[in-house]
Amino acid sequence: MKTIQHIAREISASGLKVTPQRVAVMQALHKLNHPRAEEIFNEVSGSIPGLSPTTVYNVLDILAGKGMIKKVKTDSGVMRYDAVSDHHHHMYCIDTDRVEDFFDPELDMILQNYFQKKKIEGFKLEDIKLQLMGKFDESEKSKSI
Amino acid sequence: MKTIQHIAREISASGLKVTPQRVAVMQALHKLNHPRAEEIFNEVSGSIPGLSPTTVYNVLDILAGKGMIKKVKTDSGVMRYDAVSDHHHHMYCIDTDRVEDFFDPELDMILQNYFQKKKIEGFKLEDIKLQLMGKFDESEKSKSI
DNA sequence: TTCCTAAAATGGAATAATTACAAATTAGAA
DNA sequence: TTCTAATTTGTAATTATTCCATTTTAGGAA
Repeated sequence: MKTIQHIAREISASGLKVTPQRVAVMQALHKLNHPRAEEIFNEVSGSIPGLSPTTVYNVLDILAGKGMIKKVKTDSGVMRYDAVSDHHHHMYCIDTDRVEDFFDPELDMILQNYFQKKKIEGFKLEDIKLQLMGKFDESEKSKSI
Repeated sequence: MKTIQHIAREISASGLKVTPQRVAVMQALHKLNHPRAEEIFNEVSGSIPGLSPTTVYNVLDILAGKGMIKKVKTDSGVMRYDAVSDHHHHMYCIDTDRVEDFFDPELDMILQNYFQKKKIEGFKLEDIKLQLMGKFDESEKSKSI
């Protein structure tokens, strides 16, 4: 888990002012699993009384704009957020709204090689995201949020 | 372009009643490029006076549920729809909301082989969707919607 | 340390997409 | 032709999110 100091340094390094709201949102993002804005608001409200939902949306937008966090789209249409900024993909549960990160450098390499050879006409590819759709094992249920 | 008769047969084959609204929505989906519900409503309103937006949402949900069409999620958060039900992926423009289909059976085969060998612990993979993020060539601009 | 100002947070209202639901209509089987 | 479950309609409600004017604050300069 990242320390408050580490988070503060990250925010500062992105040219942003370090505010309690931003630090707390980052902490909540690390603690929760792909939370929606509302969940972050609930989590952060505890430590920051008087927090406005608008602020949460603002902070999330700004952090995402700086590449510090990622927006994750789900089929339900609600935006979810991800503190992990390293390149990765997502596993989506077909039945629930559970989302998990999926890291696979080997696969990334395969895809990179593939698209290096096979250019797409009229399109400059910059990033590939995989959406792995499926079902998590029942025994894994307890891990879901 | 599919005929009305063909569309009617498709709908019927899915165990649904053939209504003018459903046929018209399917036609609009074939005509438009990844439209949002509102665009479909505008298109279909012409041929079906008194059409309700609710009906468009209903029809889209039901057709998607039967696998006749697909829902396409965009980063803006608005749902878009796709008449093409064959397995394919999507190219997203980073700057605009343009979306295009991407077919690549060779790549699908590579991915299928890869995940046959390399199982994901605790997750039963059922489908892989690629989101290709990038930019369409300027000269291609006219094709955008 | 205090001051200053642009940046950030707040709150309440507005918006946009979508859903809920009860009533009216209709496709298509009998 | 009749009947009924399926479908459509319309209005209201909801939900996530954004807008914007005002207030507050972080952090650099004096």
